[in-house]
Amino acid sequence: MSETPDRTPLPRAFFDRPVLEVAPDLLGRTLVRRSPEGLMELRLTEVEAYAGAIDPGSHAFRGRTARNAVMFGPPGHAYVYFTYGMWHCLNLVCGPEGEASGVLLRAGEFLRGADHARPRRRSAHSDHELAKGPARLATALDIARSLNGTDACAGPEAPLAVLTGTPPTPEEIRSGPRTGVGGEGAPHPWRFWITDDQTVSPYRPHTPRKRRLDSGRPTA
DNA sequence: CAGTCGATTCACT
DNA sequence: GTGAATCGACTGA
Repeated sequence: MSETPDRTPLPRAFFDRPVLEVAPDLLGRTLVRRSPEGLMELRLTEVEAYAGAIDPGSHAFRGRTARNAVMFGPPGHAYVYFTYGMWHCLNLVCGPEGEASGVLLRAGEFLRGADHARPRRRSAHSDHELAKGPARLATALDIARSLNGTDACAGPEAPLAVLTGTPPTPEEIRSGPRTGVGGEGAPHPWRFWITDDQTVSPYRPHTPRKRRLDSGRPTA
């Protein structure tokens, strides 16, 4: 019954595959975050695939920009973006260089270093909520834009790395529509999670931004 | 160059 | 369940 996680780092070749293959294969892997304050390790429980230029839900859909440039680079690197004026989200670039695919890391279970995360996640009601959601995950692991472009295949001592861990059986993997993704990209069941895991975030459909109230015409 | 809104989260009713 | 927070990338003129 001993479940010793495999601490072998995933090689770049792991990420140099079709994103729909890589995404579910990341479940159960160990994300290592080495920050100045210490070491944190997370068992990945929920991810989403973004399929580059062919995917209307992807930041790369309309081509390369300053923000998404890392996605067009080699696999195995971190794509960190800033959103809603407050949050960061972490992706790992997949597929061959130039394809601009990536996997959004949406949730995980702390295996180590939760003490470092709790002060940054004061609103969490329990440790299961420390990294329950992509922006929460990034906040908990102290991940910001300074890590954009970081090579996650540079070795287990690097700021970011992914270890082999203990993947779930295929029967334990579920898939469904991506959270918060609307338009043409909405129907794709490209969100993957480990069934019955307490750290998986709730599904939420895309919510179009509420327009600021403006009658458009002053009363005559 | 101004308008729009986002791969979200939190507090509050 | 609803709405606010908050800023910068992207869009279209």
